[in-house]
Amino acid sequence: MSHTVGIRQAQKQKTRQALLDAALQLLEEQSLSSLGLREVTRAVGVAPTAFYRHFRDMADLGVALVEEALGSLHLMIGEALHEPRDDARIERTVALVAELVRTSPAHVRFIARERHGGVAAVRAAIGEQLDRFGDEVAAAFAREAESAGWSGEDLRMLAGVYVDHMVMTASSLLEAGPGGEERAGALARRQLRLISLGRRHWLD
Amino acid sequence: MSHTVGIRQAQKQKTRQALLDAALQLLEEQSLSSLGLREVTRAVGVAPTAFYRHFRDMADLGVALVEEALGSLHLMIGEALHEPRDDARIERTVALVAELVRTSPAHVRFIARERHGGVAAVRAAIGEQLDRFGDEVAAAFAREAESAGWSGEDLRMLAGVYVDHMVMTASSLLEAGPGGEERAGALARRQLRLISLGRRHWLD
DNA sequence: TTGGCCGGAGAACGGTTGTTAACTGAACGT
DNA sequence: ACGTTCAGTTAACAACCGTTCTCCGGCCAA
Repeated sequence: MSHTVGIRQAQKQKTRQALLDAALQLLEEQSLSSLGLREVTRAVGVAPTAFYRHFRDMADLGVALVEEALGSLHLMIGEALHEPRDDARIERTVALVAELVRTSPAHVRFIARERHGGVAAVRAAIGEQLDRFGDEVAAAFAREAESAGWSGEDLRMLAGVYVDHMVMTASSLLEAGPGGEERAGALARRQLRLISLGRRHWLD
Repeated sequence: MSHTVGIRQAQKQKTRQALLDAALQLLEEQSLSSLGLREVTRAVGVAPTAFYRHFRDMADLGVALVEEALGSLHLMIGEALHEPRDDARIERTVALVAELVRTSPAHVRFIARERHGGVAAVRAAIGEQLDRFGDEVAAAFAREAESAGWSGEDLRMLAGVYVDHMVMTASSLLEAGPGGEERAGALARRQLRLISLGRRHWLD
């Protein structure tokens, strides 16, 4: 493969990652459309012009951040939904989101903030990823016995509700901050129970 | 009252409103934290320093926009929920949101964008308004016969789901653009039906 | 070992930003 | 009628922005 691991490439990836990390940190207190190129390079400790060696502009860096935040999540989500019992699945789903918020809060904040943010390319990238999540969740649901008789459209709707709820839960867990997590988690579990009840009686 | 309607005050309110309008329009393609003071005054046609006669800074203007967008909505929302039959209430709720998006899309976009945006004061103002909506919806639900046996916490949870869903619906109606509104509206109605089903079987 | 490649540095550019101060003139209270 | 208030103007400030061009020096393939 073109997986060259020369000293050259390694150093380049290193500063590229440093740029992404610095941007992510700076984005905790502002939004992407106000983040300056010089601001990021200054935080890393490189010349402003070095930025262009890695990204065309800030929108480009934003899209890369979307991939970094959401790209590696597709495996975990299907796994959590594999749980057969309703309450256990709810528990695992909320736990998954909670751990995500705990381990990488800045990524979560970035997604929540830029999902409807001012940079079109980033909005589109996030929407695309969330759509993929929706499709995968719908596929997971389709494999369950409880989904017998459901139309594809209804299944996709339900999956969308789940995905939207996960994003919302992540955001509220973030806002809750330390101490309020348990309360926010309990609320999210109750909401998921409500949705599960609706699902169970959908075909009545 | 201190409701002075002199020529002086009238002109001041006029340019203040012009600033708000210009800002709202500029915010369709960027977010508040990147909107410049000079940018707004230039669009209105006044000197940059005139801005300070009306707002302390951009965050201040943002909070005023929140009030303008959400302040006059409290009446309408209770009215829509007054509908007794489930499907009729769903219909009215979605219709209310759809009309709101049709008549003032820029306000809706602003709220969706800045709800998790980069300006703390504006985030707080939006959160406060949405909390008020939640309380009012919960109070409306509490008056219904179907809510017998519900705990206050559960009712507030349900109300929160409704409010969050309305915001989400507004946002997706906006993204759908002309032509896709009917599809987005149908999806929103289905989602509300799911929630209503969950509500009906909550105490089973 | 040589010669090209290329990530990064440096300097400079035109333009924009928020904020300050002093000033103007029309609406205002008396 | 007269002095005051005050929304808006003008001018200037230092700081910052994105982008271009030129140059340096270490990696790398031959």
